[in-house]
Amino acid sequence: MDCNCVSDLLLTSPVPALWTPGFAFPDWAYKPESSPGSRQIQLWHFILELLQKEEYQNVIAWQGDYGEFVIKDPDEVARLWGIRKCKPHMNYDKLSRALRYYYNKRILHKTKGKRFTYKFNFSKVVLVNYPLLEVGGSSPFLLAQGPFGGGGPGPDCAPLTPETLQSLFSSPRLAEPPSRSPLYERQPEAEKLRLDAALPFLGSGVSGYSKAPALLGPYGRAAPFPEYPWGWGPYVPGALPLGGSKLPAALYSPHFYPGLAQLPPPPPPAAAAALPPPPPAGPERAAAPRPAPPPGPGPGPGPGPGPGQGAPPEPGMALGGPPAEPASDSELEITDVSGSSSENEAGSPPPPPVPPAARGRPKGPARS
DNA sequence: CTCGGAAATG
DNA sequence: CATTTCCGAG
Repeated sequence: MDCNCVSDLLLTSPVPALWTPGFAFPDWAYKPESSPGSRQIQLWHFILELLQKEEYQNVIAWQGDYGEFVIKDPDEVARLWGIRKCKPHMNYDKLSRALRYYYNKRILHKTKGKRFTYKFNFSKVVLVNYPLLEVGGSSPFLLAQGPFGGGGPGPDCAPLTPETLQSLFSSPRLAEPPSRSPLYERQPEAEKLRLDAALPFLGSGVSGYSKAPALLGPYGRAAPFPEYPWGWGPYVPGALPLGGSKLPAALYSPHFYPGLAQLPPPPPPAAAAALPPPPPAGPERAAAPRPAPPPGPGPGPGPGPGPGQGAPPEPGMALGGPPAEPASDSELEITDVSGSSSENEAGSPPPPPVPPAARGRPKGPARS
């Protein structure tokens, strides 16, 4: 019976409409195709979710390059994950095993040298437009399939609220539920209308510049990836040419933010015009047995002065990309070039959001 | 700590 | 199929 698993995760915040940028992933990301309303959350989804909330900054946070994140409190993360999956005996060891499985799937990478540091392979991840902001409704495009439906709301064991999922990957149903088939069967070619953008980056250190997210000031945590102008060419060939999911060539993501409204291709007319107020972010964690991370007064990591994104991405980002990676499991890919060496921002160690005073980190043996 | 093989599970 | 669990090796 019951596992009293309180899903303390997302439902903590009301999840206003204004969430973080809409991150979306390719089909393979959430492969619910087979399971209609019950798609268990995947670990990496969960991680992303955590990363998205400041509440968990003490537990996990973006650090380093684009998709790099550090698990500050493996225990807590494991616990949360356990809660989400109703696995009381979960611990970092197990969780990490699952994470390791991602290596082969190429969803994650391990940043060697750094304890608990992994990196998302966004090379495969597709950034989609973000959830329309009702406040401005500036996004003409965007949409996403609307899988929600009716189908089965009960995702996890815990009484998850729709808003929870809605926060991230689920699907911004703002498109409209017109003719939703019982089982959203994704039309092969129809490709819904989701404008996806393939982020070919991944070169990571290559550019070696910028890194800190701070995308949404007021919001706090955004993934450190999309802060660049759309310098990527028209979608990189071989970016995600998996034999299974074929993405339309029209991948471009209008990732404009009010703050970054200075993007080159600014389609949104009233983009900056509408910037909803920041969420209060006060009440969180309703039923957490182990409230570990004090919300903290909010050192204000996010809103920071911004990394002055004046610097455009490396022009020559050679993402040559693996022209083809059919079924080879070879890990060629561009892997983190920097990673190999240590992915260190040598030379650009700006203001790393690495809160030193972490607190309770018993494990901090003399790191050097 | 990190890496994976292997068996088991829903 | 995606973990979960267990575990030996490095």
